[in-house]
Amino acid sequence: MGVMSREPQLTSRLGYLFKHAQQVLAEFTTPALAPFGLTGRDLAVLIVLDGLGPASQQEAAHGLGVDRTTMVALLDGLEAKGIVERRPAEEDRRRNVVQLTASGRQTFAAALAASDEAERAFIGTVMDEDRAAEFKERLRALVTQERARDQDPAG
Amino acid sequence: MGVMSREPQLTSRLGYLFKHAQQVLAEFTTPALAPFGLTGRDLAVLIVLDGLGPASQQEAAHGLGVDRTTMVALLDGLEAKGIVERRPAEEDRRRNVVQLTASGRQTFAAALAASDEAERAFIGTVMDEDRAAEFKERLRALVTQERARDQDPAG
DNA sequence: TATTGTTATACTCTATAACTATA
DNA sequence: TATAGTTATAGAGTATAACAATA
Repeated sequence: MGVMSREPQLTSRLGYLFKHAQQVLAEFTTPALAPFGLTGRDLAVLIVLDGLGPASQQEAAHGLGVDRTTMVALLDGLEAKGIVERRPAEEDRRRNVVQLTASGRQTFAAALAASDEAERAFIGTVMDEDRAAEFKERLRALVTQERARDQDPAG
Repeated sequence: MGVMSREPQLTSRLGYLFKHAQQVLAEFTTPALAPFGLTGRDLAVLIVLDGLGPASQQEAAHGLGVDRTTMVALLDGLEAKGIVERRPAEEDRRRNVVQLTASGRQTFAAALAASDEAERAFIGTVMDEDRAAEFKERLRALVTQERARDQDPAG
């Protein structure tokens, strides 16, 4: 549904703004990822796996911040697409070692670049690069509830 | 679940940041609204109703940006708490006129104030008021995909 | 006994389709 | 016929509980 004639008191509240920022961002990233057969959730899983290297499903789930039961279906989909592979860990056969396949790494790199470009398109028409960096830093600080470190030239 | 040791590549992406900004904000607003028996969703409905004045359920649904079938249960809850009332519209008995009750208006005012204070607590330890206003303006601009009008002294 | 992956189940949120009463 | 509210149903997304294999 569009955003026409929403109540102004509502549209100025932080909860509304965060929710709809997510939705509008998705309007940029979803079509950018579609050619790779990936969703934003898929890409998040791949970012986690790429950061971890070979890992168990439990570790992947923790890295993404979801339950291990939720990770099962996410990996089922990525495995069916040939992007990740699972095999029993030799030293503990209860575990699966999960990692990107060779072609999965290529798909991931291209999809990540496309998603980055979509994020830049989302933010680029609204503010310049300095302000975008400042905005993102303040957003990061809000999520961690740390004090924002704006204007730090040594990043 | 907490946020411990999430993958850094993931936690710097906009999608992740918006999602978790919502979650952390909710950690402030949810307990602030609980004494009034209201959720953030309830408060959003009340903000819409307050802005519209007496309105049909369809108009309320449109103002909130949900389907009319979704509005039914939201109003069921608020009506059971005595915060809103529904009555058939005299000039068209297919419609319900929905409005806040007298005590509902008091609850709403107090809950809105509590939610506002929770938002200030969420943002206040992270940045000063000027930066918070700047941040909110950029967030608003991202949602509407307009150019941000920062530093405009005439608001 | 405890842990990993899996499955079954349930819960939340939301939408579409169908029903009712009115118009 | 069309519309407002309602109900039934379904889908996405997630979690908890229970199960099989392994430790």
